[in-house]
Amino acid sequence: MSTTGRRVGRPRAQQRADSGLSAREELLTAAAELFTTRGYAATTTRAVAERAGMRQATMYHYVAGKEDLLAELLESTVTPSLALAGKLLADDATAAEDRLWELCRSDVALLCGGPYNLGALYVLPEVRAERFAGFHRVRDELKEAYGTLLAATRAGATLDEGELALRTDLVFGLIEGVILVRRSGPERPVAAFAAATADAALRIAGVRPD
Amino acid sequence: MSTTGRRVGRPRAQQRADSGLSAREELLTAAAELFTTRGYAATTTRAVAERAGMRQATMYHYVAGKEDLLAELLESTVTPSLALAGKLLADDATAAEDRLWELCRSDVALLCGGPYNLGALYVLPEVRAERFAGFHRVRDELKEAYGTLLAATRAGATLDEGELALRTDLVFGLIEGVILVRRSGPERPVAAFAAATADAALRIAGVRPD
DNA sequence: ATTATCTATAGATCTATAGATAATGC
DNA sequence: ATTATCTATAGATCTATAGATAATGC
Repeated sequence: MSTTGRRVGRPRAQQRADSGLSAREELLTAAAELFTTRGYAATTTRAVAERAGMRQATMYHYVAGKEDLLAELLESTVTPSLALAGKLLADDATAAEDRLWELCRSDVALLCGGPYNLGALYVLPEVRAERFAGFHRVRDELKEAYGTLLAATRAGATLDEGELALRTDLVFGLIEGVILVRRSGPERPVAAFAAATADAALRIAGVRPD
Repeated sequence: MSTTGRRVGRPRAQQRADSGLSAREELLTAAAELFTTRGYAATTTRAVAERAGMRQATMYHYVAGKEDLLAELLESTVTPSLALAGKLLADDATAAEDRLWELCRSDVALLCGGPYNLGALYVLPEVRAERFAGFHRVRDELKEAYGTLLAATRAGATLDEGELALRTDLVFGLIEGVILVRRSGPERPVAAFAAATADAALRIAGVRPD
């Protein structure tokens, strides 16, 4: 129990209020902030550990290194979207247009709603390494869900394969691009922005009659 | 003259065919490749210099350091777009819709047509530093040109300020996002892709009657 | 006894400077 | 004499491990 300050093990050099998070979660939070604001490679293990309230060497008790943290952060941003995509794909009572719209909206809301711009981590060149194959797998699955929903729309059913792939790329590009570019205007309410982006996505897809 | 192999100064340790580029240009090319494939912070001065055909220390004869190279690369991607934007803004013989389309198209073509994905450098967290204010200035100017052209369209003239800013963000987000996401599909012909993206941009902007 | 943390540090970098060297130019 | 390069290296990191220490648990 972490209710009292009494915990097993040597006390930390720098005491501070119990955040309620586990040490690993504190490390992930610190890494999210530092990776997105200072850059991944520019962030040292010391910086992460110290921001999480422990000494540099202690970090290795919880994670194998910086890459570990990045991999977990990346996957954690896609997993909720993917779960929603699964639900939407199964829901055949709702029009495909509406399901695609909802997927776009919630993707933007999720990534723009968080305290850090984790979407910016997607485009790190480092992320291409084999080490992050797990992330790429789930992200490709998510993109496939976009494609499947697009194909299931009334207009989508009339498109050939190449045209479908192109529109999927454009829609996906808009969603991720908007997440990246959003830094420029964080003053707009997230909910309205997410809905507007979903509208735009359907217009791009050429899938809405209006 | 660099026509013969005879050049002033101590010969390089590793001789190789004259690329026709100046030493500084060779460094920029090397940096472009390494920054976009391995990441900025992960690229060492040694890696850049060696790929440009010289020893690490020699690099300092031409540039002050890595930041110098990044700053120049960044600005060099925006400058041609900005020049075109200037021309388009002045051209009042052409409909604003067509000028906006052309700006979108050529932006995508320029960035996707190059050998490296320089657009990916835009979102480096490092780029937020004061050091790169020059880049941010020209990029903001470019975005403003998008806004001005959008406002000059028939549909744009009816929008209030907030709605105009939103649509500008969406269009700009699409263009930059597509450039970033494009890595996934570099097999598509650039020209067609650029035109399709420009079409999508006008649909997003809600500016085309179709 | 177990655990979470600490301090200390070896080994491996990486950057940027100092000073030497090997060409051409005059 | 001028120039472009080289080699060598000081100083400043940064990562990851070894081993000590200070809590609680039994």
